[in-house]
Amino acid sequence: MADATWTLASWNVNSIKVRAPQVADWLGERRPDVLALQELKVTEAAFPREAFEELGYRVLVHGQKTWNGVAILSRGEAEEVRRTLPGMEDDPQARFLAARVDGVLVVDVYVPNGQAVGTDKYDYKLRWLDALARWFEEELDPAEPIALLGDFNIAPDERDLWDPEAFRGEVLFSEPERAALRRLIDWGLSDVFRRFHEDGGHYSWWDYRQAAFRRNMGARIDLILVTSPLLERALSAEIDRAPRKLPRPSDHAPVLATFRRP
DNA sequence: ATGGTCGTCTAACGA
Repeated sequence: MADATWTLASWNVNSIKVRAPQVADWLGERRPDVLALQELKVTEAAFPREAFEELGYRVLVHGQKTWNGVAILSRGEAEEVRRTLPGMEDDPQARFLAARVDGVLVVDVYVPNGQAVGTDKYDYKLRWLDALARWFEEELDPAEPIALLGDFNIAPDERDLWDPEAFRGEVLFSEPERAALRRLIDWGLSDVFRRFHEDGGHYSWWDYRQAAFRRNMGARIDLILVTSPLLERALSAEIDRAPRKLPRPSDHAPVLATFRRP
């Protein structure tokens, strides 16, 4: 059936082995055209692809054992574009997957968490973000329909954190990370959620500890960034908190954006 | 109170 709308979604599932039934249920309910997954924590061979293929989704996986891992599920045909960032081909961490779906370049990212400012992991996060921005600047065109989505592990501004003063200068909200995100925005990407919602208090991640979800102590770090050909077609954006309320949830909620069909 | 909770594997470590 030729739907008039086209929906992109992103979800950090924190283990696809644990979360596959929840993801399959959610796909059956919401039927996004594309779902970008992060934190699979499985190899490509161990990815439970049948659960999603039965629902009519094609499956592209860039996985690894134990950590990281990203996948793109799509109702339409997906042509893999690349699975490593230029300049980071030797990086063993599976955090990147780009594919063309329905004429849109879909770039799924699991940006390094960074642990804490000043650590080796933080330096790796900044290097990884620099390589990502450089790829966009040197090889891509903001006049093309491109969606960069996933877990950025960066809160764009004060509205995106439950306690911005506690996080100022810390990982998720330090100035170099925010500058790296602004560099992508300045290249020609827009945060679709902010096209439709201007107020704070909308989060996509809540720590498992301290009853953080119940108290809405969270951060909006899962983003859908799009170039202007897609932004002009945007109809709505949403964070779906329902799966976060289920037993054994991921610590992240899925985020969605709907467009007139490209 | 410098913790708490998950998921990886079954001891710490990453988030």
